[in-house]
Amino acid sequence: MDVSVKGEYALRAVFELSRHGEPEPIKIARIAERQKIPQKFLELILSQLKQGGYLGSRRGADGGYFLARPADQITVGDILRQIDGPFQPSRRPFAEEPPESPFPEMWMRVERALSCVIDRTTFADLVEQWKQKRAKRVLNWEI
Amino acid sequence: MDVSVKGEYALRAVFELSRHGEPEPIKIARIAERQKIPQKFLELILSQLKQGGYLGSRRGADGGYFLARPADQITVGDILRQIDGPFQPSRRPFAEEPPESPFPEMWMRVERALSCVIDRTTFADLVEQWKQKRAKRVLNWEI
DNA sequence: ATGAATCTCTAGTAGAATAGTAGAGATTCA
DNA sequence: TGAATCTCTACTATTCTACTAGAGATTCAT
Repeated sequence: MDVSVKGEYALRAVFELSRHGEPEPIKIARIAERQKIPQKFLELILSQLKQGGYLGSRRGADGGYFLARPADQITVGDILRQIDGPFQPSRRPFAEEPPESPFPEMWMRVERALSCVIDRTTFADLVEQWKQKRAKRVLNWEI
Repeated sequence: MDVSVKGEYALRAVFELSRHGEPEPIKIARIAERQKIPQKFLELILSQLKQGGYLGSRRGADGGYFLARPADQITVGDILRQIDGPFQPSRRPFAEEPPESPFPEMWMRVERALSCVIDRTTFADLVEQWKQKRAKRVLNWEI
């Protein structure tokens, strides 16, 4: 019942790209620095997110990564599933699940509950929350 | 985002004890056989659940394990947390989480959603569901 | 008191997964 | 052309997972 470090890195990277907003790409090195992610590891992660169709990239000077679609059309669930795979009660198939076992149904309820959060939270939402929090902090700061 | 095989074994074992109901203990060997769990592995699991105060045991002939409290006072969440530890977004502490990061709040929402299922589902509920399913199957079978 | 049945405790272990690192290659653009 | 960047393949140390082994401690019938 946890999320991998790789998954968290991926979320932070996409958040960084979403926060930026502009269509110009951001360099891996910059994302790595701002989110404290080992650069070579981040390269693998971003490449995987590009495979999934969530990011685009350009090489060369002034190259970098950018969102492949608007931040309000990418969810936390999209990214987590692309990196860590789908939620599964257990990887090994249980040989003979008796047909009246109550567990499959319970796992479905768990999956739905999880989905209600991760598949409804977009990166636009996260950026919005981040902006509001920051505004509130600055306000308190100035009083 | 998954549950360990060990966690599933633990749930099945407690379900087996709950289904039995009676206060007489059930032998590890019997649980292992009925739920297809490697016996030596199950020994470790049951011992861990006893440490957590969920099960009791007796040695010797006619020994075995039994629920330490009624099945309606043990939840799926109790067992999963005892075996797999608490839900955590990631085990490694992120060095410097900026105070306006939107992630901690999101993880709390995930945790609450999860809790709504696993901390509200008792083993009495699971046994109830199992009984209903079985009744329905027998009904269809007899028509 | 004995002994068979059972739980209990410590230790080990093969294989997979995690969290990276290394380095050469392919593009892009000034 | 060449410098900056992404891209691709391969490797690796460490930890975790899912077990197994075996001796020891209790319990209870006899």
